[in-house]
Amino acid sequence: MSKFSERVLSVVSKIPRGRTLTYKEVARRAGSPRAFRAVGNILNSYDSKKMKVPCHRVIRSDGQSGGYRWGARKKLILLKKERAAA
DNA sequence: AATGAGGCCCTAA
DNA sequence: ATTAGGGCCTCAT
Repeated sequence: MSKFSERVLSVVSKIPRGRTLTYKEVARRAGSPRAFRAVGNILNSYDSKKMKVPCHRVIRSDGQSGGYRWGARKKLILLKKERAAA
């Protein structure tokens, strides 16, 4: 658990419902604007294993939902639902 | 505008 | 300690 990972998890946890941030944004807030790659990796491992973080609210800068540990489809559904509920 | 190839940052083995 | 992988991003064609 590096400082960066903590930061990333913290930032992602602070993402309000119905709001989505890009990996780039998260990485930037985490302190490493070029670590967007690591962000995905961290969310993939840590979130699914121990920490409960709305990693599905993190999407690509292209507007695509990107991938998802539990299935990219699920991510899209979650995002749509949250967006509607927001 | 869309597609292809390259590179940086992190974690896990 | 090094190698490989990844939910990516950006530049070039």
